[in-house]
Amino acid sequence: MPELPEVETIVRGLRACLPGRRVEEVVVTQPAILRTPLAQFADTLTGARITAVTRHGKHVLLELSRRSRAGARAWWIVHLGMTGQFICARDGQNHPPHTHAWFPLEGGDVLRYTDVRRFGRMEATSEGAGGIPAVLAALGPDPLEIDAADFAARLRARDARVKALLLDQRFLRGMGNIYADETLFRAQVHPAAAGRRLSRARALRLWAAMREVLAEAIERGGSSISDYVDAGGRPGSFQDLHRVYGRTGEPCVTCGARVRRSIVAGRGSAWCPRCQKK
DNA sequence: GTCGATGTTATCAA
DNA sequence: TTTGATAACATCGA
Repeated sequence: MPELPEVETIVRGLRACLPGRRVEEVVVTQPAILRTPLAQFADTLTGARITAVTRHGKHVLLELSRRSRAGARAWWIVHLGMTGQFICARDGQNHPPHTHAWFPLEGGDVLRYTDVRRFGRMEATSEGAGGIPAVLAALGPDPLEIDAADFAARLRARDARVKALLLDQRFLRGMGNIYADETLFRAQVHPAAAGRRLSRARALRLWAAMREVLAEAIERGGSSISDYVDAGGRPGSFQDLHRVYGRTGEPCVTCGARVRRSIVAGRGSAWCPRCQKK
């Protein structure tokens, strides 16, 4: 659920409420969500001021005022997994079920982390040589930043299926199952087509479709299928514009053929058998 | 009650 | 290097 557009929407919401605020307290009731030992995590965050909130792929990056002895900036990195919610709430007392951590802020609000399936993770770390924490170094380029020629060249250098590549965070950071399927449909590319088998023109079309889908989804505040809400607890509306995802068996909006669903690269994939040829 | 599916990634084996 | 299978978890619906 929280793919690039959802995380971007959450980050924009957090930016309206977090920068400049100090973390007064760290409460973690489910330490398994942490990649950093609890004591170290709490030490890093407690009393620190949040100076900036950014997105890196599907990760939320909170820059902290604190610095390590070596002078490196500290970061709080959050990945929401499949069902994670990161909400800036007024009510610091009544937490919904599956709330595993919360962070009272100076001035009264509480930043709250809720995650039904507990696939999400958070950690406290410090910047690497490039200014961004080393844990994020292995991720590929951002789908909204990579240029068309570069994308086409990288795609066509690979034997793997396009769907697998779009979902591979080392190939591109931020795409997930919904936006991969919606991108492939708009570009009229079969999810199981091999990267190398795509013409340059089709690879470029895929790039354009990807940007278009992501931009529209961000504009609509993301897709709310089951759990996703933004930093204010509000759902997005891009699910109303899905053309294949969640429409299995329904007529293709372009040609009327029944939308199919099959497993490609281990992931459920929805596609139109008539519009999306290999 | 059981089974299978659900948006995530990490890990292991071939 | 790449790929596929599996596990982590809770919920929902058949």
